[in-house]
Parts: sequence; structure tokens; C-alpha cells
Amino acid sequence: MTTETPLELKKTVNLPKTSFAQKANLAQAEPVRLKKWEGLNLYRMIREARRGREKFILHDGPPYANADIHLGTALNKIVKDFVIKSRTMLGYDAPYVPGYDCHGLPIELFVDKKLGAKKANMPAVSVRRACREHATEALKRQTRDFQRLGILGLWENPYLTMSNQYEADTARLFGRFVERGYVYKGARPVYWCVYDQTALAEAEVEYREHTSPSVYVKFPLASDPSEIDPALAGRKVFFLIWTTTPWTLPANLAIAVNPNFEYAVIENGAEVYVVASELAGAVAEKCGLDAPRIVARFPGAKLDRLECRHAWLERRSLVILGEHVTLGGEADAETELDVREARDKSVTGKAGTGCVHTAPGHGHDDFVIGKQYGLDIYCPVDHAGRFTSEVEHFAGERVFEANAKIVEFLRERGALLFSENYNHRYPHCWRCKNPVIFRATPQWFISLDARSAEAAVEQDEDGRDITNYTDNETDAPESLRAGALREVEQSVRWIPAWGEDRMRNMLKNRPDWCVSRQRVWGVPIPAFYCKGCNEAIADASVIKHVAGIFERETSDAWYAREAQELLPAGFACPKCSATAFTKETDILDVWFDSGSSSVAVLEHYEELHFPADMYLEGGDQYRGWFNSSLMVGLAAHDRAPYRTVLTHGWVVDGQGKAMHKSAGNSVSPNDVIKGSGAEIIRLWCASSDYHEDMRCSEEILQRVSDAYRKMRNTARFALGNLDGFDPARDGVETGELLEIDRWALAELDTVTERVRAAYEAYEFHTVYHTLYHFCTVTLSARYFDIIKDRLYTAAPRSAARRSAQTALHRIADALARLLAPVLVFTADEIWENIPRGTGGTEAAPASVHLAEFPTVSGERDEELQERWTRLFEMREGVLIKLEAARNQKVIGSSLEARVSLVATGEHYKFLKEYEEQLRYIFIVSQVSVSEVHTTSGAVKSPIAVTVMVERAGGEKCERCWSYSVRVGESARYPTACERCVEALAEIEREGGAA
RNA sequence: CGCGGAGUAGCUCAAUGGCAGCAGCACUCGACCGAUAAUCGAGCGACGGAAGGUUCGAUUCCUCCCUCCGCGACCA
Repeated sequence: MTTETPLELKKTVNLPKTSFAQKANLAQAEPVRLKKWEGLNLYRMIREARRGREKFILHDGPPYANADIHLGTALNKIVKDFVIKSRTMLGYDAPYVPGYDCHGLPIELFVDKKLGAKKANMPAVSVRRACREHATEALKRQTRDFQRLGILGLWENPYLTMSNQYEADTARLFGRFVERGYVYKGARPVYWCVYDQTALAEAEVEYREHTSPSVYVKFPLASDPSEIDPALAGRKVFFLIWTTTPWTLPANLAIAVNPNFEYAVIENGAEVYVVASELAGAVAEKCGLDAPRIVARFPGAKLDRLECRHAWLERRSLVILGEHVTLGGEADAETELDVREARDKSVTGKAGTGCVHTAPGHGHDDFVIGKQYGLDIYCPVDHAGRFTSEVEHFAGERVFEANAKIVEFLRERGALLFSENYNHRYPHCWRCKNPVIFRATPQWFISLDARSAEAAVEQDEDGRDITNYTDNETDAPESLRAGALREVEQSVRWIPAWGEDRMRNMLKNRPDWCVSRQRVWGVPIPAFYCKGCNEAIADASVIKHVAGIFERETSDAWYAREAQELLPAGFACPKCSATAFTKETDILDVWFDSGSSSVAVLEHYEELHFPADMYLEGGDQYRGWFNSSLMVGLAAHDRAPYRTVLTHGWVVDGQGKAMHKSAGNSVSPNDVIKGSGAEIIRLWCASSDYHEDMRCSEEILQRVSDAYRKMRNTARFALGNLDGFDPARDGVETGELLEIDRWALAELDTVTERVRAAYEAYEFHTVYHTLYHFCTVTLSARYFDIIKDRLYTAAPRSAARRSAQTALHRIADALARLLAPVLVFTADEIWENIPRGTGGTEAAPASVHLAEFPTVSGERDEELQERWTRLFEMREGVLIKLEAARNQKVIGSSLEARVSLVATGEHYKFLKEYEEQLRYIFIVSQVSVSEVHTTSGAVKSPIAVTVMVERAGGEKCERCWSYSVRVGESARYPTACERCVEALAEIEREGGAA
């Protein structure tokens, strides 16, 4: 049966047709899809779909709810989303509850600035309300931005560290530390403004030019000098120190020297002075000693624990060793508070003596080393900056005014070797612009080394690694440090592995945790002071009571209510039985807040549980959240709150430099979203190895966009050729597929396996590279290019075409699934455009995000893959010859070519088998394979197969564009080749073009 | 300065104690004009941050140096 008139050849070619647009228009399309997901309540649907599956809990570290998100925040959230989505598609039930860190100084500072002078007269509750509003605003904006990135989660009910429940839990957890005996009250130096009479945070300090007296002061050695060196026996030995804050001298308790430096003793008349060798000349010159003789030299380490007498007081000053001592005067400057400046300067003045005046109550390094040596944190200066009554000679003096008097006093006593005015940058109060001091004030600490009062052994509720701590049941109560080290080494998996070293190092060195902050925007430390005996009361049961109030009223209650209203009825001081109390004014360090999340969140949301399977943050969190969370986990449950800790690197610019808004090299995620779409940021996150620093620049994003377009086009080609394909009706059994189609599916299986494994291992860049390579090389350049002919020219319903479509269908489906965690929007778009079987057994889920990854059947035909690897190698060689022919103008299109292969023995046999297919594989019109016998003595070609290219014979077929000598044989279709004539007949039988 | 990390082609990544990759992109040239603001091909491109050492042989193991990054600061 033939139709009346011959068909128009052009119309019988099956060109791709799809509603999947070539141009993504992501910036516009993404919001539309987000709306759709919202309409579906996709996150809820996913939860339903995975109900009852094994849980995977990624616990979200809360970003700080202050400013808008930046690329680093975006990276963090996107990588988390990769984890959540890939675990979901691997079959886990992986809920995602996002959170926000809402308390803390940056917000309070922001509010301070906004309120200006008004703040001074405002009650704390009002300031806190303003802070709460600011955090609420910020977290709303962040939420919007995170959602815009395609991150699915429980956005309607995130956890906020300022919620009443969270604040109550934070207080309860502090109570837990108290209960176990980890909490104590001590002193610690902080920036202090003597005019505003308040503690200042580092961020509230600014550096300005300031003139201080620079003094060189002699401290007489009390120990036997011959202990240092026999040459010193009987000499009057002094340690020479330098300082620019003479007022801290009354608080001097030690002199620090560097154990690794060489020290020298220089002679000045009857006296000799100990100074660092390298500085001896400079010091001598400064102090006007001419060409002093050096009496002895020795390493600083020899001086450990010698005793000096204070320059004028009847008190010892211990010689101690500290690596912080330098030759540039910086360590001294630390005491003087301008260490930051000193460090920033590339050139530091050669001031100092190598013997550092140490006052643990007035300097940070001094405090740290003082603790090591068990020195008092001595601070005889009151809140107004006056010496207390215990300071001889200067009691009641204001410290800045006392400077000059102390210098004079030193001079009179003969303890001063030299003094001058010294200009340097010195910290000032950002508000009143006056110079500040470092002053030790009382603070609450959590001890790292105290043994706990009780050992709480509990069972892991899901019992996964209960054996990990059954051993501990008999253990004696341990310190936080010991417990932390045990967990870090034994029960946490660190990715990358060096995280363990990093964490261990940090834990070994970290000092006690100072949890006090002299601020109002945070969770108040629920402690009281007895008005009768001044006893500080931090009591577990009292704290529980207070937490109950917080639970109802938020911690604003602390400021809104009197102490009596916060205490349990009838509470009396355990020491003096008085019943009047004042409230603690310090709040908790925000790290305590966020550290509490393992309990406050994981045990609060029904879908979560303690411990989390994973914490995933930037490397900065080793000292931050990983650390504070670990402490809380130990206090609450004697174990780490995480099973695995995964860290990512920092975002840097194209040169590998850190990004700073001020440096102008930062990339704003919102700009990229507006220009290219969130998908491009996501793809960038997947494209490079996030374990290290991630570079981002125009060029890099351009590359990523290119890659995106390539993958999109690859998917589009597959979809375009599936028009009218019904997998249930038209699908071909695997065994019936053409060999090359089976090869493509075998390659897909290989890729599927690799990608699944990469997702399992959180190696997202491997996912990206594997899929990208698959799209560009395996599919676009090879498979698609080859099957194009068949798809376009074979009869629409022919077995040959259906075979290719069956493969394409499976490829498109797998690609959508495998891509889904990364390209959340595009994968879903692909998914929608995949034709679904009318008679399919199960309906495809409404979104790819409800689906699971494809699985691999198991029996992959490796032999098939090897054969095709060989064929493609052959193809490479042919392509090179084709290119040569093209350059010589023998051919233009490869279809204008005829290829002759001359091969020996086994090669011949192999190629001969494929002779019919080779023209398609090479995309030429004709291929012949012939055998040649190598004769000994003949010129031996190093290549076993010789390739020759010539112009194809015959005419170009109008329909399929290949050349054939048989074009013209058909009267009905005189411009078509024999293959097309056959296809046309089939089309006509079926009633016209598809 | 301490602790930790990194340094393979312009970019993003591989592999391996043995000639550095069937790399992809970019770039150059070319083909095609039936994936078309596409597609295909060819070419170009790293002496492995520098220097030592172990080894028959190292990019891969060790030492040291340089550069960059993070933490030490209430930034992911």
C-alpha cells in the first residue's frame, strides 16, 4: 500500500522535539519551580515518602542571624543540601531542620549603633526587644535566600537560639555543667573602659595614636646567681624589663623569658643585667651604657623558676618561660594592649629586652601563662581605674595619672634605667574615645580539667554504637578534656581524617572555657548573689526553676523580674540563710548557646535524635561549634553529639586569596542568582573539592555555566528524541537492543555505580566530574553523535529506532536522578519532560526529589565494554585521518568519506565482525575492511591497522546525507539511498510520517 | 608566632613508586548548518611551588624552604 504522492523527504526525518527549552533562563525559571514545590509541600511529601526508613540526621549548625548571606554561607548550606538530598535518594529518611544563632555581640552592637545615645537610658528588656527584632529580620532574609538556593527543609519551623524553649534548654544545660561540678567562678582580664566603667568586647575597641611612658626597669635576682652561671657568683644581678604601662607594675608577678633565646648578662659598673643577647646592644645604647662587657651567655631555658624580687615591693617575681616572648617587643605590647597592631605591622620596632614584665591580671598572654604557672590573677585596680587600697604608695590613684608618679618613684628608688615618651597605637573605647585598660574581672568558667561530680552513663537510644561506652560504665568520673579526647579519638569519624589531629590539638591546648559575657543580648547566667554574705549561688535545682520561667516567658524574664520572683519560693542562702539576693548580670557566651543545640534541638524535634549522624561546617568550627557542642554533649550525655564531622574549606578568590567585602574580591551569591541562577552556584559548589579552599571568580563561574549548558543540552537531546516514545509500549527488552545501545547502558551503569559511591562518600566533585565527563564524552561526542543517524532517519517505529530510544529513556531517567541533589531545579525539569509509560506499573513521583537513585543490575557485560573501548580507539585513529583529509580538501563532512581499513590477523577478524556497523561508528558513508598478511622482510608498519580515507562513491542521499552508489535506483524516491527507500516504504505502510 | 591544611596545564579535576591523563573546559584552526546563542574534529598546553634526601627510578615516601588558606578574634 502506498500513498498517492511520494512523501516530502525533509518531513520524514525524525528531528528532536521537546518542550524542554534549550535556554534555561534560570533566573526566571527557578522561582517558578520553587513556587511549585511550595504548592506541593515537597519537603513534607519527601518526609512521608521516607517514613520508616533508616534515619540520617544532619544537624544544622546555625548561621549567625545578623547580615545577609555570603558565598561561604551559601556553600555551607548547599553542601548540606547535597548531603540531605543524596542521603534521601539513597533511601534514608533524612530530615533537615535549619537553625539560626540569634544572640550575641554583633547584633547587640548593631542595635547599639541604631539606638545611639538613647540606649544608655533604656532598660535591658527594651534593648533586648530591639535585638530580637533585628535577629528576626535578618533570619527572615536569610531564610528567603536559602530557599532561593533550592534548599529544602523545615523552613516553617526552624530552631532559633532565642526561642523560649531553646533559651530554657540552654539554661538547663548550664545547670547540667553546674551539677557535674564543672562550673567555677574566677577572674580573667578583659578590655575595660574606666570612664564608662564597663567591659568591652574586642569589637568595641578601636586603635588610636597614644603616647605612653616607655620604661626600662630593674628587677633584682633573689636566687643564687651562680645557679645560672658560675661567672655570676657574687654579682648583683638584675633582670631588665621594658614596659609602656608602668601602672601595671604593682601587679607584676613574673618575668617571662623565651626558653629558645640566648640571654646575655651585661655589665654596668657594679651591677649586671640579664637581657636577650640579640637585644643587648640596643638596650645598652638606649640606656646609655657604653660598650658593656658581656659577662655570660646561656639559653633562656636555664632561667626557669628563678626568683626575682619585685622592683620595689616586698614580693617575689617568678622567672617563667613563654614562647610568646619575642625580640620585637610585641609580647610586651600585648600587655600594653596593642598586640594586634604590632602583629599587623610588618616591621616591629626593636623595643624590649627579651624579659617580659608579666601581670596576669592585666594582659591576655600574661593571664594564660600565669595560669600555667599557677600565679594569681592579680588585679589591684577597681572598676573606675583606681588602685585599690592594697597598693602601697599609690592606693586610690587613677592608673593613667599614676604612670608619671610611678616613673618618678622608680627613678628615686634607683630601679629605673631609662625612660622616654613612646608613641604607638593603643586601644580606645569606641564610644567615649578614651584609652582602655586590661583588667581582670570576675567571670564564670567551665573547667576542662575538673573531674565531674558524677558519671552519667546512658544508653544510645537507637543503640547503634552502644558498645562504644559500655566500657566507661566502671570508669571514674572524668574531666571534660579527658572525655572530649576519648570521644574525638574513639567514636567520631573525621572527614577529612586530619580533623582528628586538629581537634585533639585544640582540646589539649584550650584553656578553661570562660562563658561569661558582660552584655545583655543572650541567655543570662542563672546565678544569684546573696545580699547577706555575697556568696555566688549557681545551683542546679535553682537553675531548673529559672529555666521553667524562661520556657514560659523567654529569658527576658531575667530582666523583667526581681531576683525573688525568679527563685523558688522560700529559697535561702545555703551559707548564711539570708533570703535577699541579687541577680548575675553576665550572659552566656553565644558559643554556649549554639553548643547547646545537640540537646535543645535534636531532642526537641520529633523527627531528630541525639546524637546526630553528621555535623558539617567550615573548618573554623573546630574551635567553635564542634568544640562547644562536644562540651555540651559530654555534660549532657557523656558522649559526642556527632558520629561524623565533615568540614569544608574556605571560599577564596581566583588567586586563592581570602574574600573580603573590603578587598572587593568577594562574590555575592545573590548577584550570581540574579545573573545566572542558583543552579550555577550549586554546580560551582559541586565542581571543586570542598575539603580544601574553594576558588571562585568570574572565570570559574563562566566555566561552570558552560558546563551547565553542556549538561542541559545533553539532556535536551535525549528528551528531544523521546518525543512520542512510550516506554511501556515501545520499550525494547535489554537482550533485544542493538549492541551500541547496550554499550551505552553499560556505560551508564558504570557511571551510576561511581556516582552512587561518590555520594556515599560525600565526594561531590567526583559526582560532578563523572557526570560531566559522561555527558560530554560518552554521550555527546560519541553515543549521541553516532545514533543521531538512526534516530533521525530510521522509520519512527522501527526496532532500530526504538532500541536507541529505550537507551535514551533510561539514560535521561538516570541522569535526572543522579543530577538531582546538585542541579535541583534542572533535574526536576528533566524529570517532568521524560515520557512516562501509559501502561506503566507504577506512576513516576511528582518530583525527582521523591525518587531514589538508579541501581545497577549487577551483571554488567564487561566484555562488551572492552570491545567497544577498542572500537572507539579505532575511531580515534580514523578521526585523525578524516581531519587530515579535510585539511586537504578531500572531504568536508565526514559523510563524504569512504574509509578503508587494512588490518592483520586478529585485528582484521575483530574489525571484520563490525564491518557493517563501522560506517555508523565513524559517521562516514562507506567502510571496507580488508586483510593484509605481514611478510617477513617487508616494511613493518608499527600500526596493526592502516587507515585510508578517500571520497565516498556515489551520490549524496537527500534524506540521510550519506553517499551511496545506489541513489537513484528508486523511481519513487530518486534522490534517496537504498536505506532511506526502505525506511520510507515502512513509513508509508504506517501511514505517513510519525 | 603557634596549630592544621593546600600548592599537578589559563580553569576545574585524575591517576600512579616507573615514559603525568581515552581528561573536560578555555584558547587556535577547521567541519557542519537536521541538538543551532547548538553539534563534531584537530591542534595547542604541565619539565609537577623551590631545594635536598631515600630508591635502579618519585608528582607519588622523608626533610627543609617559599607561597596561599583557616584557626588562635562572638565571620561558614
